[in-house]
Amino acid sequence: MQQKFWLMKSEPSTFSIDHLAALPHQTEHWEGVRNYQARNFMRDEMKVGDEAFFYHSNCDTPGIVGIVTIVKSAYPDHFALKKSSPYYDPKSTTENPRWYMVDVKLKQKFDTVISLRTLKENTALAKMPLVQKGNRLSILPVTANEWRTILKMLKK
DNA sequence: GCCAACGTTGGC
DNA sequence: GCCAACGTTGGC
Repeated sequence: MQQKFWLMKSEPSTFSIDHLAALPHQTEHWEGVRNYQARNFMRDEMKVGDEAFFYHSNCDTPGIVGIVTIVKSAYPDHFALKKSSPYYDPKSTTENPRWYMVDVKLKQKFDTVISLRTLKENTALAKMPLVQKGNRLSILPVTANEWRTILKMLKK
């Protein structure tokens, strides 16, 4: 099975890489994806062993802060069934779950953020939807080339 | 806090 | 099935 690469966004005020790092097994379910395209990526294409950049959005310095490994492939997001959850969706049912989540485990937390600004300056990454205007998808595929390019930016 | 871009909803 | 209205995302 070919390993794939991803980018997963989270608002650090809700769930940051430090939250993940503080957990006993540094493993957590990635709940709350409520966008069909993002869900489809998770449900249909994400496999155990895939790796993803952890991205902080909607914060002072938006950017990539580390790497997680997918340790469990998609299963129903039960937060959608829980009325008290901010992720509750009355249209999702146990028999017919509308939303899915995966489990991620922290692989590496970067010493510094690779900021969105820096990513935008790298012409090799110009095709990434992330750096393009108006992109709002919270789960994005990353090509192997883009993955390598971004990792190289760490060493500078 | 502002607002552009986008996705979803619902009336018709 | 169209599309206006609305809600959300997320950079700045």
